[in-house]
Amino acid sequence: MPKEISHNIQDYLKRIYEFTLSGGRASTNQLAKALGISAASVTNMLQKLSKTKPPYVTYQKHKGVKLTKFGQQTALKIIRRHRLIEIYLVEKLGYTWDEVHAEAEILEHAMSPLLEQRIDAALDHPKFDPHGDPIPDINLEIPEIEQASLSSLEIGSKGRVLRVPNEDPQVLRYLGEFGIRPGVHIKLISRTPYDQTMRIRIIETSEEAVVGPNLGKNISIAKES
Amino acid sequence: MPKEISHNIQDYLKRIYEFTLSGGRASTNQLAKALGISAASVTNMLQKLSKTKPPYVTYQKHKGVKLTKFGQQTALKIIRRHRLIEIYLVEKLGYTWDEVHAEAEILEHAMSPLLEQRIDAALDHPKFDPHGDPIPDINLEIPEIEQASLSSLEIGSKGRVLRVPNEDPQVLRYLGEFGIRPGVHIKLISRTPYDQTMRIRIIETSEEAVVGPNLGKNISIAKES
DNA sequence: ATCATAATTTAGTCCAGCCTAATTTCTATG
DNA sequence: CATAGAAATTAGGCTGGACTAAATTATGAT
Repeated sequence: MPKEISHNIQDYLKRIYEFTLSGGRASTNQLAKALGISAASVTNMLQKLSKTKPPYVTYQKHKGVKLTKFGQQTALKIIRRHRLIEIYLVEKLGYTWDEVHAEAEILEHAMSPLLEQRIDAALDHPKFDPHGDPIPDINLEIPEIEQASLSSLEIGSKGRVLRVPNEDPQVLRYLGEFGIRPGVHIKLISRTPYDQTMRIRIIETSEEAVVGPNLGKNISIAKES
Repeated sequence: MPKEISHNIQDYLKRIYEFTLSGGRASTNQLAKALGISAASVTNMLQKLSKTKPPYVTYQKHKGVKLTKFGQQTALKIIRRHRLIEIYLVEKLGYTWDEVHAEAEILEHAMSPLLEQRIDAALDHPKFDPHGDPIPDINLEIPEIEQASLSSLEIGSKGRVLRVPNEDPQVLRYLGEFGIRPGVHIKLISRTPYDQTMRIRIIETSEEAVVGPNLGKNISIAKES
């Protein structure tokens, strides 16, 4: 009985999806912060989302929510659109890497199935967005990749950057300056013993960059020989 | 004090603009029909729109509304976006002429100034949309053209189609079949004396088409030698 | 285990925009 | 110029989705 899935609900589902990607549940506070609204409003909505037929989430008092299969499919539809838009803006309209997220956040809610299909075709059915995030295909299947964090790399070994944190323009610009972006190949040169700061070389440009342990944990890579 | 101009209000303003293009006022009923909502709701909103600071419309009981200068500028911004999107979809994403209107209706509300600018540039700052409607430029100035209706053409004389009614897909497809679209050149061959049905030749294709007086009145042309 | 603090939920409001029903005003025709 | 019917308005309500304040439950440090 989900009549017309509202713009708002789409945002909730997308956030919940992101927060539960690595298992676990999404908490009320987490969502409130991410959506910029009060925790009370979130509680309210979560209860509503757990009572639709079929329900979007399973809700347990004081324990947050998880997406149902149905909720997950719904979230993936939106995420697919989001990521297609991001790629499109970069490839076809000259956006820079750090400009696309906010724009896609809005456009994703205004995209018809036809437009989605046309954009997907115009991009030749891409599998990853400019952040390196996978794009669910038309059947909402997600291409899988063996991921590791930059922090887990051993000294002297190499990897290809898969994704970087994509929410904070500050961080994006910082990484951009050093050329650390999805697709580039890197090599870990050293790690300081005390605070775990890493020095890495970007292979394509031969430049070097310094990455702290927190940021390093949030940069995903595929290990390479 | 117009905080964030809502999606809904944008639609009202756009309709009012369209209905008052040739002078006069937009009536409550007219708007209700166009927006698919009740007349009471429209009255309500019109009163609201006339009380903002600055007001979007001037409202007189039982006499409908007119846009203020401010309301007009606001409407033109949206219309600019709408028409840019239409062109873009046709030129860059392979949409057909009759598919774009509904799509643009939604996307126009999700377009950032940056995206507007990028699309405008990608299209090389077009002056007319696929329907032949003029596109306000970045300063909201509208390119002017001497328009006449197809019905006003004299027998044997020629014109270039400027615009056709753009709301009804049925009509669009009908016209499309005969190749009657903005940009094509036509010549009026004959007009039946009794019911004013016109027979016209499309110069580009040498095809002939028949147009009734009602439709003829709603097809704009630029007269040509 | 206790208790302060953090997280969550409940209760009660508010606002935008829509609705229907009832009423009022306008207008065109006899 | 009276009046029926059309158009518009008023009154009262509803729903979605937000809010604040107050109450409750969880949690982590002593």
